[in-house]
Amino acid sequence: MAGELSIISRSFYSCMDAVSIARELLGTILYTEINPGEITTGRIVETEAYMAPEDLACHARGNKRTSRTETMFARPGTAYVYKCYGIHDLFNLVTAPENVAHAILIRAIEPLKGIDLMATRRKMDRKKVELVNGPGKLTKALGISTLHDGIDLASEFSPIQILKSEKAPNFKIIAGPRVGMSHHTKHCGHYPWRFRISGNRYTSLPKEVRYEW
DNA sequence: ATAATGATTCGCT
DNA sequence: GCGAATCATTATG
Repeated sequence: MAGELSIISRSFYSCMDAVSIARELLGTILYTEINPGEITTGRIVETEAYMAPEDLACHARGNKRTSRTETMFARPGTAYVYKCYGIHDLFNLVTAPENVAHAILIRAIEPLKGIDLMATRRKMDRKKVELVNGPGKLTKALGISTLHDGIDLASEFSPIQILKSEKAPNFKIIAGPRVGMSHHTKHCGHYPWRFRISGNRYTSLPKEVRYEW
């Protein structure tokens, strides 16, 4: 059980386009209980949207269906976890109705519960922002791996869940270009589809600010 | 069957 | 700042 905070329902993940959901997810809580009692939670502070078929930066660009991208076509609220550079497991939430391959990459969190466990998993001091300020870092800290690819995030029985949370009074979002775009993504690499909570120390510094809300 | 590549991270200079 | 680490996935032969 996730405790006092309520889980975000499946309908949320298809009620808007992925870019809007990427913004709405900022401030919500990423919860994991990988093994019984091993609870870790963090506030989502940085996200990126990917939207097939037009988005060339998306794995499912052109609605390409492969054994890996198949998960992106699953029902909304599904976890898409894949291996990057052979080393890091990156965590995404599938959005949009089934057979529409949209997803949100979680890029950074602010640690809340189970920080000692995160530090143990990361072999790092619990106070460092480097504990969780990157997509491959936070999955390791929270115990998320490719074993969780395809699981349902909208179930109370899942080891990974997304929970509602009140936004801070001074809550503000900053948008900018996505990171890690290779040359073949062309103009898509410049879309301002990366979002972070303004002023939060657990996000990386802005390279280029495009819009603010 | 083989080869290229990446939504990254870390350690060293 | 730069380059290595490291392997699943993908395309191609």
